[in-house]
Amino acid sequence: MSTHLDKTFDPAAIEARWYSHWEENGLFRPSRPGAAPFTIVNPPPNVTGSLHIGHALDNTLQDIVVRYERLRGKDALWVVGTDHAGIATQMVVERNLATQGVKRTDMSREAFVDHVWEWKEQSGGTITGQLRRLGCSMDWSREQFTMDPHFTRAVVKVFVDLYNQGLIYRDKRLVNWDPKLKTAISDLEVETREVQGHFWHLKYPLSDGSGDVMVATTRPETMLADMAVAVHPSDERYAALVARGAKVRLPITGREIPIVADEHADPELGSGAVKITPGHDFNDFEVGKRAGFAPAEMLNMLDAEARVVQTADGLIPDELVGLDRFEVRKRVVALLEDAGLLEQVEDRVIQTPYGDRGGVVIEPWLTDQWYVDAHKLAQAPMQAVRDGRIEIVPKSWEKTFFNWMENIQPWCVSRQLWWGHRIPAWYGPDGEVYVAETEEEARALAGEGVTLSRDPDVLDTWFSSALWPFATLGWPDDAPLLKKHYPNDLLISGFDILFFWDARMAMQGMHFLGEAPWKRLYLHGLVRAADGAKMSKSKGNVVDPLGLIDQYGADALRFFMAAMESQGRDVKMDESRVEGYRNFATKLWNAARFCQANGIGASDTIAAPKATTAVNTWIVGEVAQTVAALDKAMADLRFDAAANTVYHFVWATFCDWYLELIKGQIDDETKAVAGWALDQILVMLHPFMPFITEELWHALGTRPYDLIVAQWPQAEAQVDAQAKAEVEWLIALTTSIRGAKNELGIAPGAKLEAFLPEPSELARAMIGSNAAAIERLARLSQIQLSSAPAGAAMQVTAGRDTLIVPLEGVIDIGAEKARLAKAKAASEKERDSLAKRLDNPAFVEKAKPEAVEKARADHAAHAADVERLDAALARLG
RNA sequence: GGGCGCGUAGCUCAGUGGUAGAGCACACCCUUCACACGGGUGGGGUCGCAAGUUCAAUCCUUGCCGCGCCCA
Repeated sequence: MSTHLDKTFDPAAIEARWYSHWEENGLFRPSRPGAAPFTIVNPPPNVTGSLHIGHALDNTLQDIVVRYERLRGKDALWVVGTDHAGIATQMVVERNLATQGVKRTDMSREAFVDHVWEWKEQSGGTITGQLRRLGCSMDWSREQFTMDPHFTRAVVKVFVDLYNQGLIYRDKRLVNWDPKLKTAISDLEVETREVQGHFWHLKYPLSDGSGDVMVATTRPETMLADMAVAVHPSDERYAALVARGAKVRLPITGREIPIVADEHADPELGSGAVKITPGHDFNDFEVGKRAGFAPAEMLNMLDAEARVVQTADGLIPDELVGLDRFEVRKRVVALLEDAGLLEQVEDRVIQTPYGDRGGVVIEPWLTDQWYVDAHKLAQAPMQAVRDGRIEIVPKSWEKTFFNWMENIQPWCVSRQLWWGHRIPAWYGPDGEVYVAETEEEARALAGEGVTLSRDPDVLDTWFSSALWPFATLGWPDDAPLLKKHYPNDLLISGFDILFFWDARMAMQGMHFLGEAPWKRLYLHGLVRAADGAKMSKSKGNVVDPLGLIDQYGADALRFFMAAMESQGRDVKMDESRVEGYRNFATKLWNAARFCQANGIGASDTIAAPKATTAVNTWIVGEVAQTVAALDKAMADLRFDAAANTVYHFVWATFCDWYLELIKGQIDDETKAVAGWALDQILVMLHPFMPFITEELWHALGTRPYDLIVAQWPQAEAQVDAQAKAEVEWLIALTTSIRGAKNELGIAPGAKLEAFLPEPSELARAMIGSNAAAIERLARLSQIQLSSAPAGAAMQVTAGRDTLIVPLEGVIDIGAEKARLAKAKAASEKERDSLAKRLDNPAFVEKAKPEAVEKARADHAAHAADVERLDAALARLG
């Protein structure tokens, strides 16, 4: 039963229909118990997010691979789900509440978390709906969420196990504190920006009044918590001061602090002396520890919102307490200036840390937090990459991966948030910590009668998403799904989350499952705006993928993403290309219409039908070559090569030549072959353009199954060299005649007669059996195998044959002469260049024999062309 | 400062140690019975610059220039 096809392809009309058909019929994961598994997990997008162009790229690539493997008969599982995205989601909900004049802290923790769940219920389906519009064939029946109960169980188990193994610990040290969000964040969540700032040179008086020490700082306000001045041990300018134990009397606070020798001080920088604030600077923290200050003794002068608090020694003047960090900076500078202690102020570009979520300057702050011993966990993944158990594609990312893993720092995983996985740790009244999967177990650990309070903090979101490749499959239970689909086959992610997510999955996967989470890790780049700039809401240059789908169709957008995805390069947005691929879809659509109108329909065989004519035999071979090239590209994860291979075959081979060649002579054999070839096209193109191909698949006939679960073509069909040569001869002849006509100003439609006095065997074969095609395409009414009559004529070539087309009275002989002279000059140039190379003894001796052979053959061919053209010119007089 | 990547036709990008490719754009022609979201033909590149290796370099090596990203 074939369906009527409209003249123009309308993507919107078919997309929704096919998607729900696939989903409702369980075709994203057909039951294939005996089949080899193929597994991908999607990078879970933020549950309350919406689809951006980066998601479109990432998910298109995954869908292409999954659909490909499904067509190849695998038990393909694409795990899908969303991430609770702690900070991001909490921020959104807080912002929503703020519009109603409500603050999070106005309500209980439970009430707030209820609000977040409500928000999740309400907006959590946005992005999953958008992934459906893109055509992604995920297993929605098993949709996951990182806060699902079974996921939480996995998170808790991992935390407890790592704690018991000594790989998670609590520590008091400086963290990156976000004063806006009032939480610690990990070092990865800090981005360094260059901002215009100042370098203040301060005069610190010596306690004994014998002089001053000059120090310089970009953060003068921290002098309120200075605990030392450091100089380099080998700096002779200060050797005497250090030796006699000289001290400094700090301005403003009057605190007396030591001068210590420490390698950290750079003698070349400023005066060589540097102020040390162990409680508010990462370098100073280390210097402070070396100078003998325990973290607990280190002075703190800021609260969670980065306002001044009194230090433990009570020396900060009351007027400064409570001021914001930037306000107190001004006040401190003013006070120092008034006291004549501000020596100099330089302008300087300062590397300043900002929180990637909150967007405010990060404050190094001394707190108790939970840390993962990332260094230990990083060893197994590094080994796996080294010995190839994990293959990183493209390979160039390996270096970055190793560089980060080798220098990995303890990972701060506690967050002072309300939304997330609560840390499974309980404290007794004395501060003793009990880590356990449940409160009952903690109580058991603590013993009778101990009052416990649970740690209020939650875990970093990435701590849970690190478990995605196995917790989604049922871990820690011994689930059959886990057995079959872990390790996953492939992970596709943007390189921007290599450290955040990929590396951490590798660490947790190897630690808890003993095997790498995936065999291959494919990293793609960013989608950039047309001018190459990074897309961002603030710049207003964001391209909405759904808008592109509305305009050009999901298939066109997907094809664009695939065609532009070459390894190791960002994708620059180019709407004209998306449009081009929409046109491509229409081209295929119309080719199918043509077939339908000519009795060409669904093939009833998977193997190529019997072909006897050159044209049919040829197209079978072309299909086989295309499948082979496509398989190779997919094996290499060369999405661009894969897309271009199909594109070229469909448009340039099938539409431009095959369909043109069969027009007017569509017999039963041709119907069978054409129908088969079109079917192969639909299957090969399906991973890239699922909607239009499924539509056409059904429009062309009654099918035993949907295209999404059809069978991938076998590349075993033979390429018949004779047929290929014959058809290529015909193509060459046609092109040659069209070009000559165009240059001589002869109407393209004019039918001419040609003479071929000395036909090659190929020519004989083609002319004998393809007169209709020759007449139709080359527009030659006849080819006489005899000498041409004398007179004006144009001369064209096909392979080794030279045809003479008499044009007495029709053409300008001068123009034909010019055309031939131009061709001759080109051939001469090539001939001479090759002759020169062949005359070089070094080339003949040292070059590869094939290269020499090819040069000889080419030289002979060009020399023959020159002779032929000479003869033609002579004939014209 | 360290690392990575990029610089090929007007634009967006492939590519190869042995005569440079695609899409779009451009020019000319074509309302040929699938398709003007089409068909045909064509113009256009010292493959960033310089040196080296090689019989041969756009491709390998080094340096330089320009652009981008990551890390410190």
